[in-house]
Amino acid sequence: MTGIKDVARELEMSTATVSRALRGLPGVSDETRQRVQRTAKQLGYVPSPGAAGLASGRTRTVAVVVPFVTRWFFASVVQGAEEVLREGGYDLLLYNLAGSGAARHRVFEGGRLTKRVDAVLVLSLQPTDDELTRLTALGRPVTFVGADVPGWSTVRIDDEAAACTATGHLVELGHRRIAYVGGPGELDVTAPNAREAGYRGTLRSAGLAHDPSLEVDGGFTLPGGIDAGRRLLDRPDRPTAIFAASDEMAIGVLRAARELGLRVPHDVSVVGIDDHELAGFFDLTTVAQPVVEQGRLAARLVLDALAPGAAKGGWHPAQVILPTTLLARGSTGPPPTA
Amino acid sequence: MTGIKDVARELEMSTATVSRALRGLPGVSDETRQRVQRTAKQLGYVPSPGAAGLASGRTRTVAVVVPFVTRWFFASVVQGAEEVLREGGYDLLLYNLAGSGAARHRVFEGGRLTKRVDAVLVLSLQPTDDELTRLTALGRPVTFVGADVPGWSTVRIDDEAAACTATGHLVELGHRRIAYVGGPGELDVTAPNAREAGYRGTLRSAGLAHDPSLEVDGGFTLPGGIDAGRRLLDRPDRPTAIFAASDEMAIGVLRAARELGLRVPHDVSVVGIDDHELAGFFDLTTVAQPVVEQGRLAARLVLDALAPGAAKGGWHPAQVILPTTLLARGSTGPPPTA
DNA sequence: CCGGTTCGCGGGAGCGCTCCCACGATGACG
DNA sequence: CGTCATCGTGGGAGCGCTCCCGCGAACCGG
Repeated sequence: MTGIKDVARELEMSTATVSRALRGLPGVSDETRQRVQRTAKQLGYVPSPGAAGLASGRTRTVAVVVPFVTRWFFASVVQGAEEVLREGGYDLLLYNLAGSGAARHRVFEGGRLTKRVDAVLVLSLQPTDDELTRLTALGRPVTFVGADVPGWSTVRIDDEAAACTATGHLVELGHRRIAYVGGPGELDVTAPNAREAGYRGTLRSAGLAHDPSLEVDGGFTLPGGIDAGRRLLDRPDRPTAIFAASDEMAIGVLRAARELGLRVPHDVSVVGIDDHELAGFFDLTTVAQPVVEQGRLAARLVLDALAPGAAKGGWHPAQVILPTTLLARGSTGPPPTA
Repeated sequence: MTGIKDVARELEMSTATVSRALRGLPGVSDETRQRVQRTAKQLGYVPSPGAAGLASGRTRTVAVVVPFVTRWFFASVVQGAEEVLREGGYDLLLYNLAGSGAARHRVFEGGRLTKRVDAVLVLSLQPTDDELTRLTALGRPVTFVGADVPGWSTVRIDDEAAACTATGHLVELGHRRIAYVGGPGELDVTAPNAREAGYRGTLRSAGLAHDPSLEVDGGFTLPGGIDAGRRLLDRPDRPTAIFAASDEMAIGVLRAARELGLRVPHDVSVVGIDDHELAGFFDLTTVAQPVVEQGRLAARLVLDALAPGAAKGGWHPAQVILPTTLLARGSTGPPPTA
């Protein structure tokens, strides 16, 4: 296995120069640099990230902690992050929390990340105090996606505002009995609370009564949405509109409506959040959020923080809030004129 | 940052013993081992994988190369692999090929993986000769998922057989004009060819005419499936049944059928492959394959190959072919009795 | 009682880089 | 013409581990 030393010997120069030349550092004449690059390629030299990491303290690797890789939303964020990280010469270490319940604990605990990565991306998790302590102890840039963590770098949408947009859309259409499908979901993810708050706030400011029985748990999954939809729609005083806190649940609600022979939007309107890849397919009205872009941005944020000079150059955590847009499709309309 | 040396000094023993004790190697008395473990934890010692890798040549990291993380199938395989790898103490380095077209080339080229990972998992890609050469040059265990690569470890289903099952199901129901929605898809993925072969073979052995105009490209995506469905169903001599080589495309076909006012399965039957998480939702008949399990198995395979003693202990590549099952749901039935 | 194992442990040489410091050569400047 | 930056380069000490080898003590059988 040819190393930097072999290249140096071949060229009769020091390993220091070879290292500098190969990494594009200043202090090397153009001619030398080119000779080094040529010989390195010729000898089939491949740098050893492990050794470089040992010596420099930088691993050129970023950890991405994700609740459920299999969910479209998270997978898309990961895709965006991977894109930017690889572009920037960083590797992406994936930590999936689904499956074993202890996984979440294990990732943050015991400093498993400590000497392994230069930065961490945490997706949609509301970190516990303990986790924040450990992340602080890491002493490395951390960016949260889809969570509001004061004092830390975050990339997200305004979940409450998005919920307001969705609910407001229904209010404007004339609905007065609007149900909410949300729920905590499995891991402690951030969005639910904010979206619920947006829903309630909008009802209040519209002067509509808040009926707790119209708030049901959909577990943020499609089957959960079906269940929730059935419960809400299979009752005499059923709502005329349903706001589901995620498109997956909204699609479930659509399904439930169809099962019960209700026409959408004639009998019941449904709106979601996300603009899931299938939302258009189901003609679902939704509040779209940029997904891949959040991953890209978050990656860019940690890359900036990692850039030479960021530490001294007065780098500080950034809060990026991306805009959302109402996509009014066919699943919403005025309430039935009973 | 406390290292192994600090632990050794604290206990007044050699770093060698500490290392052995911490890694569970033999040659350490139980008492010593316990003392070491206690002190290590107490000092907050965290091992440095980089240093360990440098010294041992093993990085305890596995690369997973995936065409599109955002696709349910691949995300699920990744999930399965992650589970097993983490369990085995390995990290998972994710390489997503979607997005930039050069990504695929870049991963295998230039030995980027060479000193970075102990093993590689390649999902659903049909490797080129060049890629195989490079993977061989790696000198590390490689396992392919969803591809048939003679001489290498593979975990997959029998795609041709699965296609036969699907097509055969339609034949048995009495269909005689059966269309196929497939196509190469974006990256050079394995499954398409085998599934097409299964479709054709079944037609042939059933003595049915092979009509090339009934084979259309669905690009292995949902929109592609809609398109394909429209083209097939919006013609006078439309088929009475459609076999789509993936559930995503099959769902698209269902959509196209509904658009055209055709009832499923009364007017047209549709069958897919995968048992996608939404297949049940759409009441789609499909040939189910274990997805997460393929990821788990592949991970287990490389872990076995990596296990101490595997190299000398006569380890050799394994071909695992997992069974598929026909899930006859509501999207298939006898042909219309025109 | 003695030679040979076995067991537990220590010493220390790397692994392949990075980075600090030093050094000579060159050019600018008063 | 001497002084002092500046530039390109070399030397070499680590980074934090692993692993080979060696050593003494305990043990065991004849």
